[in-house]
Amino acid sequence: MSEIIDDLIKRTGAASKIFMDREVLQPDYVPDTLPHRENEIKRLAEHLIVVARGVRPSNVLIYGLTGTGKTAVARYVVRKIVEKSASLGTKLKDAYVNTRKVDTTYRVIAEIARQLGLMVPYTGLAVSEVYRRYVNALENWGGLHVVILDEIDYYVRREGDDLLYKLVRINEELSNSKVVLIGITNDINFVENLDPRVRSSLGEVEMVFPPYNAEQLYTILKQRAEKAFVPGAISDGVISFCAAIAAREHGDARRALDLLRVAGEIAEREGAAEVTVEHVRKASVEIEEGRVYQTVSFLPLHQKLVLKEILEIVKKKGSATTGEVYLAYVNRVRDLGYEPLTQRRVSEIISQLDMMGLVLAEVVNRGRHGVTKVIKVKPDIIKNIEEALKDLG
DNA sequence: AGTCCACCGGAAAACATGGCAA
DNA sequence: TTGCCATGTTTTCCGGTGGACT
Repeated sequence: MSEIIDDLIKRTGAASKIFMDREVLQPDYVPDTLPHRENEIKRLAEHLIVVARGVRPSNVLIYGLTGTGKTAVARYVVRKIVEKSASLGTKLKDAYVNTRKVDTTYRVIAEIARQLGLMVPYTGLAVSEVYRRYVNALENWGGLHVVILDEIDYYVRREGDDLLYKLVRINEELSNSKVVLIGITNDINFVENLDPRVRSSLGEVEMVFPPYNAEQLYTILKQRAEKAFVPGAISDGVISFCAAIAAREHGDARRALDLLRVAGEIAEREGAAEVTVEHVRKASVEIEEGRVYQTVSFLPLHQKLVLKEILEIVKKKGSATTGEVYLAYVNRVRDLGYEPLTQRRVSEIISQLDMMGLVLAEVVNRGRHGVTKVIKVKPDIIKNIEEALKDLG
């Protein structure tokens, strides 16, 4: 059964005039070398290598915007050191948690414990119970646990810093084992809201990852493109065009790679022999449209209804306010025979739609006429949203 | 100078759902 | 089964806002 599929993949892959190995451009692909991050790798490795002498390294906090290689570097270095640990004669394990995907206290601690090899139920236990089990498991095992917490700014904003506080001080409870934390954050200001004790402990060692510039992005893309594309299927000019677009958007390497991959896919679909600048332009649009369509179609019913009313009003008047939207929404929902949500909730939904980038909501004070959100929609995505909203009738 | 609008947005709590342990 | 727990959504309550208007 699976042979059939494997074979199919191989044959369509082989038939491609564009791609040699598309995997190389996938977001989760970790390359063997990370260009322009040699210094960071070296520094982190030097810092962590003291585990060879059985010493616990201090915690590390890594800053940098998205797509600057923070996660890749951290995982790379930790993986290498864990691989080496056997020959170093140390007990070493690692855990990686993206606290944006795993976004509650319970799930974070459960995930850390799970990666140590502990079975933890998905729910049903108290957080403190899971924590206790984790501590016990650590003590029984008696090694050093390197825990990478990715995107912790996101987590702390949602859940506060209680868990971090516990983790930072966990070593005081441990006699037999140790824990090292590596925190990764996109937001440089986030430490300021942290409990001072957490801040000083977590930030004992700090590393900053600057964004890539166009030139560096170019080498990164070039390196991947050589593996990913059939020779001659993409020119240096096209690669540097991708790099330039991504550099304009805060030097995000992930975006640059996406762009390159989608451009390749478009070229392939069109049966072209080569990826062109035009394909890259199309890719840029397609990525954006896909994002909008996806987010809208997965929205729950009431979110969709609110969005629909916003669209109606904006099309008529150019902008809308919370009050107008709510009124229209209530009428619509009543017609459909449902119970409307409260205005408080709808206000929140509008804020969420804003955060998702579907609408632009700005809080405006109109003096005598009170405070409200003035809601607009970017004209170029209106059609897109309507398309995704079709099923509402 | 003071009023007052029309909402904002934080906090707490209710409610629903799903799961563990004993 | 019973009781406790996590999680996500929504409601209830309510203090707060800041500039147009009187």
